[in-house]
Amino acid sequence: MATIYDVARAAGVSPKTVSRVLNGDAPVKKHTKEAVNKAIAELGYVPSTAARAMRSNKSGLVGLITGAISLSPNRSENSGLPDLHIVQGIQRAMEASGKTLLIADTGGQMDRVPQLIRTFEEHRVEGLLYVADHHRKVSLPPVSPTTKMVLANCFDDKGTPSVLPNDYQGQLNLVNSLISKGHRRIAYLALSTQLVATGHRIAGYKDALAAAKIEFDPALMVPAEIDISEDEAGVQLLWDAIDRVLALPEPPTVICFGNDRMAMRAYGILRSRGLALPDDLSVAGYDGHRLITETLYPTLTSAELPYAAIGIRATELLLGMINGTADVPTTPILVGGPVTPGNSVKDLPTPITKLSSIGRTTR
Amino acid sequence: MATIYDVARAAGVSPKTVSRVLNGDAPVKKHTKEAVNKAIAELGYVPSTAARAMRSNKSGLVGLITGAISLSPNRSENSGLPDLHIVQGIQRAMEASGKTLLIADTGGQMDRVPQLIRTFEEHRVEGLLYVADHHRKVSLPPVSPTTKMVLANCFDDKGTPSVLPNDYQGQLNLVNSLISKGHRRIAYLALSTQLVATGHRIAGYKDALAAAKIEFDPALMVPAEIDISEDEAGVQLLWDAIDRVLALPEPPTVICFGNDRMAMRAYGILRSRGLALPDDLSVAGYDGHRLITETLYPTLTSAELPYAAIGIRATELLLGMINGTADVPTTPILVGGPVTPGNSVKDLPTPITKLSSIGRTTR
DNA sequence: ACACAACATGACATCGGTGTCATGACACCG
DNA sequence: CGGTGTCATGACACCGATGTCATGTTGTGT
Repeated sequence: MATIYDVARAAGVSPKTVSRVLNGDAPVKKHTKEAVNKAIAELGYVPSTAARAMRSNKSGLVGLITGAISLSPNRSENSGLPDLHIVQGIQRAMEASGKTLLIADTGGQMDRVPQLIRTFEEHRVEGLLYVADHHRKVSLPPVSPTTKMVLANCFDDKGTPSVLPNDYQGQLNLVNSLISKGHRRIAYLALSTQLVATGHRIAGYKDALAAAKIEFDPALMVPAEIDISEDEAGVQLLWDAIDRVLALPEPPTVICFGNDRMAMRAYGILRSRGLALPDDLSVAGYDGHRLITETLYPTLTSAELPYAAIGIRATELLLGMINGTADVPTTPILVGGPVTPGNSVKDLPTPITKLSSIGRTTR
Repeated sequence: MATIYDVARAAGVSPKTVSRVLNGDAPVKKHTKEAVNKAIAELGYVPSTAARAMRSNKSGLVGLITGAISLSPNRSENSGLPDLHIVQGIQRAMEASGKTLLIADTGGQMDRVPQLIRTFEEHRVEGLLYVADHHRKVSLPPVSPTTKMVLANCFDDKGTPSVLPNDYQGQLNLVNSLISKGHRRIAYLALSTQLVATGHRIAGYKDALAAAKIEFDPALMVPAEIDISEDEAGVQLLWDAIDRVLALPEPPTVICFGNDRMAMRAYGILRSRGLALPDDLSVAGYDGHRLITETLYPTLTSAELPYAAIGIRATELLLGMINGTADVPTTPILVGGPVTPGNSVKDLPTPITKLSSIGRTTR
């Protein structure tokens, strides 16, 4: 591989002059510049970031730790939609900065994280991003206190800056949109209460009802005791929960599910019960998992997890911290997302209800 | 950040001795070694890969170019399942090698590839992997001829080493498994004939029939003229195609779809036609897209695209090329995948047929 | 006790860029 | 015409790790 010395020799100038042409940080005579550029082209010279980094003590690298790549497409847990969207947002935001993103995947094993951080430190990354697969609390091994770090989709108790989805607002908007379509008996088959998101979403659900003066009916809200899993037992639980709410004296006109996968599975269950969607019953999901919402028939109404936006926001924050233009936030940054309307929610004739515009959410 | 000189001073030895302790490439007295390790721990010293790379002229980096991260989760085309699995396989295989993977995402814009390659060259990557979103022919910009490169899920006409899914074998195995369940009227709603994979798969379909002495019926094979898209028109085409084969005098007992998404959509269509799956009609997909195959009700039988295996194979090949232990293959390496059995295919009573074991495929 | 090998360690140069300072060539001004 | 400033360029050191070679130290056989 050609070096700056080779170029200098070929162009008949000093290496320093070549450096000046490359970086444009000092005036170079037009004639000289052309000779240098010609030599560069002929030799196919490409400057070495390693040498540059060593001299300047700046790597131009940002590290990203995630499990999104190894887990996303085929994980069987009930976690949200591909956190890969977060990575995607990060990539996009990083691109513009001129820095290079170094991605490390945990492969699902948290115990590999220290090793990955070590590798990043060897590469002298200027900042570190950690992306979790769902809204959760994490506890990361200590990193050099001088290393900037931002958590995306997670938070810790050490006050590390973090960016989170606004689950409260998401469920609130979703329920509002159902109410605006005339629904008043709204069931909610939530995710496990052990998930951080569930608490916020239930609060959003209740507040939306309260704002519309609809009394909260405990029988309509079924939080899953355990995460709904792939296996028969999980399906059975879902089946039972659906049966229970449908058997109520005053059954719901719509069921909100804790995520799109539950809703997707419910499609099959409801149909095998002889119910037509959305004519006999409306359905809504959560996550805005496009593969599901767009491909299901009918398309599924869902609250979108703003994962790309979280990635972008986290990156902007980190880059700001790196060049000192952003001050470190002391509380998590919350990012809201829109409701993705589908055909799974029926427009109910509103009998007497006034045509109030109860916070219907659109893009 | 502490340097090797800081460590040397703290331990009262020369930098070179610290280096020896770090790399274990020469004997160091036990007492000295302990002093050095103590200094390293106290200073939190981490060696700089930049400096190391410069001296040794080896970066320890491998570059990966893909669109998997930006496109996978929400793309609306009919391409296969997440090529992300390939990336995943690459990660896993790379891990063991001690090299660091530098991932660059095209964001779907091929014109960004030269820029990405440039960045990789600046980092002096030792090898380059290119991952395509589906089995296809590509034409990449020229890279330095000394740079090793392997194509995954794609090939070019310059003889660049490549690793591809064995579409012929996949469809053949799938159809064989249907035949072994007693099916003899097997419809095939294929993908666009413009896709490389389609040709191979149709050949596999036909050969499987021929091997079982089932006459090929052109009316049962419907290649999509255009890629089935998300929109209404695409759904309409699928609807029509299904109607056409079901209206045949001798209708199929099973329909193979070109991919799992088509099959997923067909679930809704068939049910709205009043057909029960799999009792009235069996269905099979292609891709082994777990999110779909495992979550649909009933679970979907599908031919698995061996994407992880392709990633692993491509990585092994590249690593072999880098350290000169592997010779460059002149023809594409084909990787086969298993059939993922689901509940969407009914076991037909076999009337007179002999209990031959016609290549039934399992894991 | 002596010669010589094996061992342990250090001095120094080197990798490829770039910051600092010096130097030579002009141009401009009084 | 000499002094001073600007411009264009080069010489040299340095970033951090490591290969090469030299040097000092200890052990071993006779």
